[in-house]
Amino acid sequence: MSSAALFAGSVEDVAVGLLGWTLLKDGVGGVVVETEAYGPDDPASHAFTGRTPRNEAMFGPVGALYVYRSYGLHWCVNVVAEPEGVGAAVLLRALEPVVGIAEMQARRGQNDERALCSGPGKLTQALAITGADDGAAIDQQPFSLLPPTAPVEVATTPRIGITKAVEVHLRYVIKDSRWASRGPQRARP
DNA sequence: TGGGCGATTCGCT
DNA sequence: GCGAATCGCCCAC
Repeated sequence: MSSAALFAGSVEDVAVGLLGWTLLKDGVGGVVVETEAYGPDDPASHAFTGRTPRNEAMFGPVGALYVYRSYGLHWCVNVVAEPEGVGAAVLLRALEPVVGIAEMQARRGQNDERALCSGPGKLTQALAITGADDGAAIDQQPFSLLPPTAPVEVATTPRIGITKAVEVHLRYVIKDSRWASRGPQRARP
């Protein structure tokens, strides 16, 4: 699959389709194993209440990154997944560390490979993604996106950490991946 | 113009 | 398992 084909579908298609791709920044990164979809009419989406300076990048072209600060101290990265102006994106929640593991360990201050990229705030720290990357294209320097080498099996679950629209299954994980941020079947109470 | 809150993580109990 | 850290944005006064 080409990256053009990857981004051709709906935001949910893109969230599923991104699983198995390898994301690198400056040659450091790994395989996407966990995503969440945030659609245009989704009360849990940052774009739901309209266009603001913070979420401006969410309305950019397909494949652009939307980076925002979470809880005042972590960065979270999304990929815009609907045409310009729509306002829909896929949150990257976890990677399997593959390339530049020593670099990621140094940035994370943490040697346990399971703890390097198993969460949205962790993977941005491991790849050194910050607000400075807001609006950047996922397939242009310093970023690169490489297609999967093998088909992946996908499991769906409710999204994590949100308070609205908690019931819909818009979180996607590679089945039985040991690199996801939580157990694949875990549901919110 | 100010207070509340969030797509989280980590350390301590 | 729980609570603190920490700050930009947004909506209600």
